[in-house]
Amino acid sequence: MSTTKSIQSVERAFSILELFQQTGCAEHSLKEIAQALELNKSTAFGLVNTLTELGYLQQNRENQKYALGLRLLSFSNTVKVQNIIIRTVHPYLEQINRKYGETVHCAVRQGDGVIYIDKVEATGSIHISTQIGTLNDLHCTGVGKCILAYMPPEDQERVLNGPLKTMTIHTVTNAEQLRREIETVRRQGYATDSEEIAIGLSCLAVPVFSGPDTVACAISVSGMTVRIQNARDNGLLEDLQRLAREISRQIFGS
Amino acid sequence: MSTTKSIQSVERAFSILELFQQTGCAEHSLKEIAQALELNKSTAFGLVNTLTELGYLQQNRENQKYALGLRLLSFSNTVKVQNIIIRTVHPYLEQINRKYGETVHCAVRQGDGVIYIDKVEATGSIHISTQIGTLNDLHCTGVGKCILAYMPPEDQERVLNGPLKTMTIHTVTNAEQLRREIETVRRQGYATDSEEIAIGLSCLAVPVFSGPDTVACAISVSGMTVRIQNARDNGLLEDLQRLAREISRQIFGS
DNA sequence: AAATATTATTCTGTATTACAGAATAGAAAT
DNA sequence: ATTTCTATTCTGTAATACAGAATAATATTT
Repeated sequence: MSTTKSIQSVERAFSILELFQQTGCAEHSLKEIAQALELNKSTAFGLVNTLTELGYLQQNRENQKYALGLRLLSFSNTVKVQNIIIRTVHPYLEQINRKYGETVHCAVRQGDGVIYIDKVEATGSIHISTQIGTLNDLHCTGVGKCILAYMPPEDQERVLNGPLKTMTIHTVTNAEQLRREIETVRRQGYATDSEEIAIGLSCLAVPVFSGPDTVACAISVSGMTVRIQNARDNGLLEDLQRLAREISRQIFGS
Repeated sequence: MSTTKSIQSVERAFSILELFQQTGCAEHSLKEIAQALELNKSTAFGLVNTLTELGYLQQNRENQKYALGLRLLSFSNTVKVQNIIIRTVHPYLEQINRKYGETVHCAVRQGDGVIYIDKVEATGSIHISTQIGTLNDLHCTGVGKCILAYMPPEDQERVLNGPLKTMTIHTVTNAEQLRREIETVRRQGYATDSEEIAIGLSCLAVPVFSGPDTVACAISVSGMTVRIQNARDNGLLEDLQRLAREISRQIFGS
């Protein structure tokens, strides 16, 4: 929307921080940072130095490399406290997790993707490595389909006609097929992900409405395909739908 | 240390984000932001706009006000995954929490303060509202005293002679008295906080060493004074000290 | 142990950019 | 309908962030 020019040094500062997420590597030398972002070494130094002084990066005395600073932790704390959706939804996620023992997520729309904003992980040994706060695709996740199904038509079309990344052989990458599936989601009031993001992994998701045809967030339960099927046999869908109505009422009072 | 000049717009951008933590208010108008940081409105707009486009702020369509963006959540996730101390210490915190039912913290030094980097909260109803990632004082917390006790002498003196904020009537605000207490901490191998930060609240903390006389982090258990006393009667101190040695060995191999 | 390579950090002039102030648009209140 | 807010956009300029060169500090090789 806003056509105003972004402030270069701020963009660059954050892209340095984001670099640590992308690479998964905990430490980077100044040189690596400069190369990865195609910055002049001294330019990179200025940014890195500023971030270090602010506590958002820290330098390892041993090898001089930089790592993410612990002060970044403060933000997630504040975000969680201040975000009414996270505050309200969390106990419900725990409730579902207690009953079915699977991983439960809450996600919201961010641009043309979803961000998982909260989770309660399965007690079992199998890990689903979702990253809270990172952007995920709409077309191959249960929560994504819930959100996509109620997006404004023009946004929806842009996503449908945009690139639909193939994650597994079950990923729906055809616009027409996805359009039909989204209609089904609207009709049924829930979305599924049947091994579309990873083989063996399925998920069941419901939208939480803030008003007619407007989705505030989506809640999903994911786990091994057979276990999700079991959970559905034991009333998971009904529980999720009841929950979604309850949350809706609690936050948006309708 | 570094005398290099920080990049102004990066500093300002972060001070905008930090504003939301200080005030505790979830939403701020552009005007409020500009006033709070004494920035020209259009300067503030440029920064706010950049942060919004990056997803670190979000604008409420209704009232045009700004709030922290959910993308900030992604950092704490990465920090936790990448930080070896948090990864290693967390299960031990849970272990202590299970045994004694009190709130357990892990903190590290940051400049002349401490940052709580992880916690497991008491199961009971009483909340100790520690903010993960935020800077706290050294002189009035158990973890702080553990860290202060093993700081390089010049740093220690700077803190001792600096302002020592009064939190309760029990807070040690006299440099000489604090110096003596710190000696005791070194001799005994643990630190206490007896209602020095809040009336009714006590804490027991131990340092985790990364080498001789070098503290990597500190671990504390806090709760209502009588309950902490009970826990000590049941072996809390010994458990903490064993834990600290164990963690030390596991991370720093000695 | 000396020499070389590599990397972080400082210095400096300048082109660029972020800034402040004024102007505009848009909403809310009167 | 008028006024009073506040958020945005526009624009010239002063200030800043930038790039490149120089230096310091470390590691590596000979």
